[in-house]
Amino acid sequence: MTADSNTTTRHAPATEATAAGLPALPQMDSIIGYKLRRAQLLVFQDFLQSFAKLNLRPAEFSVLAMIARTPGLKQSEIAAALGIKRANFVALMDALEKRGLADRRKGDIDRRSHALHLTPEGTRFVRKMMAVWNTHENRMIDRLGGPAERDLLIGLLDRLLAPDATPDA
Amino acid sequence: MTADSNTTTRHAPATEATAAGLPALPQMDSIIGYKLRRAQLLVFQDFLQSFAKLNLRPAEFSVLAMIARTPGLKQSEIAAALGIKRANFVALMDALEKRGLADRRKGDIDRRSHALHLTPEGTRFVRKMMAVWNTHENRMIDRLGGPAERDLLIGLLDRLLAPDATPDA
DNA sequence: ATCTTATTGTTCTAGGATATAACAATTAGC
DNA sequence: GCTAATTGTTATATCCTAGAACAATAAGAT
Repeated sequence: MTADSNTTTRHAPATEATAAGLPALPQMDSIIGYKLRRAQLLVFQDFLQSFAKLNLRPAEFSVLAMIARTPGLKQSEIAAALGIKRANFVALMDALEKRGLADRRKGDIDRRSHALHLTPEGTRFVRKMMAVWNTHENRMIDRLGGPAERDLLIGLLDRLLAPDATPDA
Repeated sequence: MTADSNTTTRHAPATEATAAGLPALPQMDSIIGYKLRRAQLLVFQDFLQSFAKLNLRPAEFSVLAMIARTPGLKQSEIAAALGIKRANFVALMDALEKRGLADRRKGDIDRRSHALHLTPEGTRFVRKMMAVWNTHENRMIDRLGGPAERDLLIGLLDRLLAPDATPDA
């Protein structure tokens, strides 16, 4: 079950040079970046389906979750924490504000910054959002095998991200 | 701030309600999809830098690698194997053909399909490509801690992808 | 204080990746 | 032979990401 049962066809002799003298071609299935991309797309796909009713995308989810957890942060702080360029954050925040879920409040000390907060409706929304997210996340954890495997995966991904982690945002 | 098992699963009150009565907000850092996305972006970033000289993007790499490993496959087969819609595959293949790295040959049995092959120059290119890729992949493996951790990670990602894996393509 | 530099939010723009619909050529089923 | 399905293709729309530039504001140096 967990061996070499790959989808990727199986013509070629595998080990031998396929084209003229090509050494050891890697199987796409064993490439870190490729697997990461496929897995991420799958998880996001599940996320999008789960949140179709609430009409919420991953980026919006992450922003709401951050504001709920730490209200009052500046736009640039949240953007940086999430790895989103502040230029791209604007439209995102505009949408959340237009939906009445969050709002920007002019900073009193630094009047060019905007402190982000949930509206009362936003708070109610986040409650529903978290319920949906829980079933989504649990589905992913189930696929992995359980919480232990989840922790293991997170740990491995953290290693990848550790060194220079945030490429600035 | 190292290990620490997170509480993202079902139960777990974790912290106090942040906003008005919000239960257990998850830390973005413990969310599978979020971590996957960040890690994938980091790996792709490294990939793009590594391949800046060769002017090659991940998707093109994967196509060349597949053609090199299994020449003669149809366009739609390679596209499906890589999770690329055949509509989006056209421009990709156009570019590779324009660069003289691969070509389409009309199938003799089924004349609407195109069998994909590397050109001689494509074969030479793939050789250089694999050299670059090796140092890139080794850098990622080093970050993870070693080949054992790489295998572990791949295994965990395979679990995620296992069930319905290919969302069709 | 003033002059210069940096930060914050913003707009505009451009590239890439992904998704769907439709179409011509070809093949397969009946 | 007629109808339905497949293959490659074009066209299109959306989202995500990235970079440059700008006004308002703040911070630092003189």
